[in-house]
Amino acid sequence: MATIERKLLNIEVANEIREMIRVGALEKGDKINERELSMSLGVSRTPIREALQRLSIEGLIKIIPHKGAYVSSPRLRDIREMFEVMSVLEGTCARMATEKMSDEQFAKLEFLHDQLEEHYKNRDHENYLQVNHQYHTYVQELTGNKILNDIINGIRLKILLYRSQQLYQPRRFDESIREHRALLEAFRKRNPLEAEILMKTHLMNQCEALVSLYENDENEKGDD
Amino acid sequence: MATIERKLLNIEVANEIREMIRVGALEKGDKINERELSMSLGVSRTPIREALQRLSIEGLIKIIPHKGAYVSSPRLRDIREMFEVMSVLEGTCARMATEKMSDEQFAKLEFLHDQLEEHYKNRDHENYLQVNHQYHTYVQELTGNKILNDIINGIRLKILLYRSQQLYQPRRFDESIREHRALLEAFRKRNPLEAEILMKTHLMNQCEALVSLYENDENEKGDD
DNA sequence: GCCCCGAATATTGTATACAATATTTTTAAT
DNA sequence: ATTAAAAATATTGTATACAATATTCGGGGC
Repeated sequence: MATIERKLLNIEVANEIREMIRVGALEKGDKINERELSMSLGVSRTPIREALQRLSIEGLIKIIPHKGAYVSSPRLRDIREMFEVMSVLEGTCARMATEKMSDEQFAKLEFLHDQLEEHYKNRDHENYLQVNHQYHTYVQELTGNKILNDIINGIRLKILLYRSQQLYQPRRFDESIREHRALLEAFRKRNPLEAEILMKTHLMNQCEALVSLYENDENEKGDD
Repeated sequence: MATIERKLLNIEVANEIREMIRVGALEKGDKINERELSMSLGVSRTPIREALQRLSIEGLIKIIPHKGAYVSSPRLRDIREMFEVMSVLEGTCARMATEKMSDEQFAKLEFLHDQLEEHYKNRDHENYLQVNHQYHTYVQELTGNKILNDIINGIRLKILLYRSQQLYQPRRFDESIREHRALLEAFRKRNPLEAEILMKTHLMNQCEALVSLYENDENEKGDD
């Protein structure tokens, strides 16, 4: 864990727990045992407890007094609610970014979009998602509103943690690139309202796709 | 601190620190000394450190590794950014609430509004603010989106902590009740878009009023 | 008086010990 | 065999001790 910038153990532990949730080593509803984690990470319980306090405010875990910490267990409804908020916030980002977009900034978006198109053409879903993420965060940055960025990034982290890799859905892939094409045109035209509506729709469509995966998951569990 | 439901010390300490920020015992930029706080609250440093971790994720304080915890120091820009996000989110609440509002729910809003009018007539600013708060949180509840509520409540807490009592500004008082009247009519007509726009404007006007207080504060400090 | 350096002190970060609470196991009664 | 109660054990919450880092203080040089 030694790097040029030495991070506090409690921060490292928080990152480690996040990663365990992300890769599925910890699943929804799992209990986090301080003693076991202390032994497996090779640190005392103190930084672990501090990390858990942080993660509980972030919403990734829930601490029940005297009983311990549990990985949060979002219901479908929570996912929908998160996306509902995200669609509004990212729609706002698209509008604000459009209102103040320079030619250089548009060129950067167009460049990112071209990468999306390339990955789409090659059916390279994984890299598409990566550039998609860069695209969205770049639009966020263009707003210049740090509070807005922090809130969106916080919600996005929660959503991603419960589905680290979005399974490949061919139909959603096709829709996504179409939505991005329309969005790029709204940016090109510097039409804020259109950009906002298209971005909102893009997010809500993404929500429906993700929710359908969860519904399939829950059906599969029922069969076990 | 003994109540029917015994809260953990770290939760109590976090509440205590929030209150100290709220009443001005801790001011922007102040350093929080663990040892001193430990002695004044009569608890060990452990729950204090855990409380500080929570408060740092909430954004109320900032922890600098190896140097300690400091009360966050929002600049005017931060306040503006918070209100910008709040206006979008509360505007969304107004729209969503309008889209699904029952007659009973409207009657409750009208009742709260009548109280606002009463306090306005009596120039009772303090109670006006209290009912104003109830009005806004009721609109939030009507959305049925818990995530949205949590985010708004978190931002609101941060805003309120840095100005626990909004100083009486006669002009803003007059504007506020006018904005509320218009908002009530939009709710009555069940016009979601109008409700959204009016709520957004209401919040941005509140932002301008609050910012002007801060600017006056900073000017006064300059004279000292 | 100012600056620099080293020592002393204070504070923060982590480990360990103890106390409080919950859970599991064992024992006793029916 | 089942159930309830008691005992043992495990885990969480807090206090205390120790280690690491930062800050302050004192002394010397210019």
